[in-house]
Amino acid sequence: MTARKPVRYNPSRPSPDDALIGPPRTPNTVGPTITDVAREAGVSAATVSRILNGRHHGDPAIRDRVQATALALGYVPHGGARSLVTRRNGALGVLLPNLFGEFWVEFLRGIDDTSRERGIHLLATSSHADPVQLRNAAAAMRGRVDGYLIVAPGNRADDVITMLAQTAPVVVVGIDARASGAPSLMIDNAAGARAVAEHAMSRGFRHLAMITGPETNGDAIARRDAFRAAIACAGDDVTLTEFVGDFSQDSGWSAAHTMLAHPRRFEFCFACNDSMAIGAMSAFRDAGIRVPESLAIAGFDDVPMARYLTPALTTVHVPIEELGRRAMSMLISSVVKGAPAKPTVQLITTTLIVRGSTVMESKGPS
Amino acid sequence: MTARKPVRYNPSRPSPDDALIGPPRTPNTVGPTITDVAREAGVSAATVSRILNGRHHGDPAIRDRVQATALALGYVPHGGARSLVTRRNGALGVLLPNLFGEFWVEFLRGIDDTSRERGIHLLATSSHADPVQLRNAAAAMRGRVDGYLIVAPGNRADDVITMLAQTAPVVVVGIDARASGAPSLMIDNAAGARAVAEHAMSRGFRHLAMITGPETNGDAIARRDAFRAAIACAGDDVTLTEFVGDFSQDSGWSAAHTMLAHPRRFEFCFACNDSMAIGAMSAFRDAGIRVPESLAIAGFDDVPMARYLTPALTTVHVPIEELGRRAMSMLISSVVKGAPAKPTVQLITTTLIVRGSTVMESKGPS
DNA sequence: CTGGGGTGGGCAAACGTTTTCTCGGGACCG
DNA sequence: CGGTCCCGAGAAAACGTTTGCCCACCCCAG
Repeated sequence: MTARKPVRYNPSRPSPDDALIGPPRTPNTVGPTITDVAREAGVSAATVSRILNGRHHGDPAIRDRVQATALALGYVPHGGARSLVTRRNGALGVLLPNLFGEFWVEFLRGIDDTSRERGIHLLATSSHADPVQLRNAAAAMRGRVDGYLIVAPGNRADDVITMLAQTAPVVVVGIDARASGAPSLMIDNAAGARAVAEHAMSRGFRHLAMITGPETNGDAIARRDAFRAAIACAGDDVTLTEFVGDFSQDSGWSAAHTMLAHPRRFEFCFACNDSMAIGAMSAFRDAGIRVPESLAIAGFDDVPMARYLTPALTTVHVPIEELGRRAMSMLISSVVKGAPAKPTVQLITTTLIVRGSTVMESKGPS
Repeated sequence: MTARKPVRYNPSRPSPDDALIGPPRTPNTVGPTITDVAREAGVSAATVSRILNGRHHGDPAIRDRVQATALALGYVPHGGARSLVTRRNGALGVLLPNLFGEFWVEFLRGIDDTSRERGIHLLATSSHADPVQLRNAAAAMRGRVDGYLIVAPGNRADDVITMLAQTAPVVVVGIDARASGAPSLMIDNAAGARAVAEHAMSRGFRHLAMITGPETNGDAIARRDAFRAAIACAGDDVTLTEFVGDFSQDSGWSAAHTMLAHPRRFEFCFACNDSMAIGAMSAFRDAGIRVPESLAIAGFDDVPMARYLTPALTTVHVPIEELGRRAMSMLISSVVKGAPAKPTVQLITTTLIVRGSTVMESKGPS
C-alpha cells in the first residue's frame, strides 16, 4: 500500500501534491452528468450543452424538454471538465495579507458583492506576507482561476507579480505594480496623511507623535512618509516622534505605552490605521489621559467602528468597500477582454473626517 | 453571431450559464502541461504524474530528472483536469451570511488557517440570507468543492441543507442541523446569556433592557430566549424590556435611542452581540449617560475590539477563531473519511468576561 | 417534381490528468 | 544456464464537457 505523502510545506517543489484529499476513486458521487440528461431527454450531449449554454437556436420543444430534464435530474455541469475544455474557470483568486481588523471585512464585502453579481467564484486565501508564500499560494491556484487580485503584497513581491502577470490578468491593490506590468489601485495615502498633518497644525499642536505600520505594507510606508514630509515643512518649532506598530490593536496599545513613557508631552498622535488608534486610545484612557483635551488622536481608514468610539475617532476616510469593488471590476473586465489591463495606477481619494478625538464635540454618529 | 446570454439571476434554472467569462477559446494560455514535462524529461506522462504525486518507487535518477524538469518549466498541474479524473477537488465551499463586523474576520481567519495548513482551497461567498440564495450559491459550487461549510443559515434552510448533505459532506455552524443529517457546531448561547443575566442580578440591577438580533439568526434567537428565561426565573421585581436590532452597529445605536425614549429608567442593557453594544454605547455617550454608573451594558462575542472600548465592554467570550478552526477541521476529516460525519452537535463553550461597562474598574486590557 | 440552400442536431475530437493494465527487462534461484 | 518472478515504466482508457464539422432533413423555388 502506497500511502499518500503527507502534505508538507516545501517551496522548492512546484507544489503538485497539494489539496487532493478524501478517499481515492469514489465512483460517481458527483451527480448526474450531461450524458444522463441527454439520454433521459433523448438528445445528444452536444445538444444539451448548447441548450444549457444558450447557444441553441433549434426546436423550442427540444429546448424545453431538455431544460425540464436537467432541472428534474438536478443536473449541474462539472466545473472542472468545463474549464478543461473552455480554458476558463469562472473563478478569480484573491490573495490577502494577514486578516486582522474590520478593514478586511469591508474589503471582502466589496469584492464578494461584485464577483457574485457577475456570477464569478472567489478562491481566497490569506497570510502571504513574504514573497515565497505569495508565490506558493498563487501557484496552488493556477489552473483554477482566471486572474489574480493581489492585495497589499510585501514590497519585495515584485518578481512574483511580474511572473504572475505574464500568465494571467492581475490587479494589485496597495502598491504601485506598474513595473510588474499590472494595473494597481492605491489609496491616496499621501493626501490623507497630509490632511491629518494640516488638521493637527491648524489646531495649534506642536508636539506630534506617530504610530507607524508594518514595514512590509505599502500603505503604512506611504502614510508615514507623507506625514513626515508634511511635518518637516511645518517649521522648527514642530516636533514629530515616531513609534512603531504593526497595524494591530495590540501594537497600538503598546506604542501608546511607550509614548507615555517618553519624556516629551505629546499633544497629538497620528496612528497610521484605525486599529492602532483604537488600541492607543484604550491605553490613554487607562493612563487617565483625556482625549482630546490632553492628547488628540487621529487614525486612518475610517472603519465603521471609528464613529462609535468614545470619543469618536478623527480619521481619514477610505472607501474600503468601494476599493474592493473597483479592484474586482477592473480585474473582471481585464479577464473579459482577455488581455491584461494597461498597467496604470488608480488613486482612491481619501477624506479627512474630523470627530471628537481631535476636537470637542457633542453630537451623535456623523 | 450568437452572443452569449447575459448572466441573469434565475433560480429556476439549474444555473448552467454561470461564471464562464472571458474570450472563448484562447489556446494554451495556461502554461506547460504534464506532456511537456514528460517530453522534456524523456519519460511518459504517467511517470511524471506518479513522481509528482509521490507514487513513484523506481529509479531515483529519473525522479530527480523529472522533478528538476517540472521545476524548470514551472509546471503546475491543471486542477480541473485533475479533479475530473480523481473526483476530488481539493477545495471546500464556504457559505457565509452577510459580512458585517469584526466577528467574521476572526472566523475567516480560523477557517483559512486550517484549510491552508491542509493545502485545501476555499471557495467562499456570502450573502445567502434566504434559502433560495443559499441553494443557488451551493449549486454554483457543485463540482468544484468536496464539501460545504454552511455558516449561520436562516432557520428555513433545512431542506437545502438536507439536499446538500446527501451529495457531499456538510458542516453547519450556528444552527442545529441534526434533522438534516449534518453535524453542527453551535455556540453555547444559552450559557452565555444566562451568565450575563446572573451577572446583572448579582450587581443588583432590577430594570433590564435587551437589544435582540435578527430573527433569521439562530444565535440571536438562542441568546434572546435564554436571557428571557433566566430573567423570568428571577422574581417579579425584575423587569425585562426588549428592543429589536439586527446585529449591526447602526441598529444598536437606533435601539439605544428608542430605549432612552422609553419611560422606564433602565439600569442594565444586554446587547445580543458586541456590534450592537458598541452602537448603543455610542448613543448613550451622546446622550450624556455614563456607563456603567447610570447604565451598565454587556455584549456577546468578545470581538477583539471589545477590550479597547471606553469603557471596556463586558461581554461573553466566544472563541471565534477556534470555532472556525474546529468547523473546518470537522469538515476536512469528514471529507477525508469520505463519509458524512455523525450528525451530532458540538457546543462551543462561552465565558463571561467582566469589564468596565458593567463594573467600575481602572486597569488596562485584560 | 426535383434540386439546392439553409438549418438543426449528432458525431467525435480535444482538453490535461490519473490509474489500470500490460509488457519488458533484470535479477535471483534452481 | 535457463526459467520464473518481480519491479519499473509506458500505453491507453477514462473522467465530463464544449465545439468544429458534417450529414440529413425540410422548405421553397424553379
